[in-house]
Amino acid sequence: MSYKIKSRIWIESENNVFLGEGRIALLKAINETGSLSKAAKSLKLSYKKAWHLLDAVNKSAKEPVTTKIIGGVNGGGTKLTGYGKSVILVFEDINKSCWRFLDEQLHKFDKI
Amino acid sequence: MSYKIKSRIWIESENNVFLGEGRIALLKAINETGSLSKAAKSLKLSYKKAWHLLDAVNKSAKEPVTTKIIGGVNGGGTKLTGYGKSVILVFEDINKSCWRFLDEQLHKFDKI
DNA sequence: TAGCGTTATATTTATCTGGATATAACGAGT
DNA sequence: ACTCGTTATATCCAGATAAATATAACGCTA
Repeated sequence: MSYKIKSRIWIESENNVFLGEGRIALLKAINETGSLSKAAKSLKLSYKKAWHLLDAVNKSAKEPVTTKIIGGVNGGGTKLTGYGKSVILVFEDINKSCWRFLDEQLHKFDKI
Repeated sequence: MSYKIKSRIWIESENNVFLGEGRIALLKAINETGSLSKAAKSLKLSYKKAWHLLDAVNKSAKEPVTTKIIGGVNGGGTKLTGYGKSVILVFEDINKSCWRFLDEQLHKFDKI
């Protein structure tokens, strides 16, 4: 049985975490459901945790990642900005590239 | 202020974690001090935690990473095997390569 | 044979994270 | 006015994680 290599990447801004895999999953769920509470349910995390995550994302982002409406039709909701949609694509692109890179590096263990 | 990209990599064997940054730090400290207890102190972790980490490393490694002596001169001690010294070098090599790779990838965020 | 500093392990105690719960503001539609 | 489903926030409690403590075997040395 051969070794496997795993990784987690994340983006920081001013020493605060901006994006990680969990935050990206949350943004994607928001994009699919149109609300933070529905996104939290779909990911089986508490609203509290989801809210804190999104709050941290928006506080560390260079531009707003989401827009929100409180009250009104269906109680309101949360949507991604264009910037928010873009950061998902870039993060996932870099993450997949990293996986490929590391899989290539793993052979170095076989030479020991 | 620009974004920064961070990463953690780890090696798994049979779905158990074999090596990660913390375990590599422990192996290096063992190599420098000659004992698990001294290594734990130098890293400011409890002996218990250090012991469990090393136990997990040796249980998932293809070959033993350390040898130990209980009792005797100075009470005994723990040393790295040749394989143990090698995995440190390979892990750190891959880890640094990964950092360089990710730093190159980060520019993709600037284009958004 | 007593002492020492290891490795090894169990048990108890403390800390910390996260979940559950409750509450309020909001604003369009009925 | 009232309802509804949001966002937003505080508080309490439990489970999990980690630290602290205790105990024992080991084998060289004095």
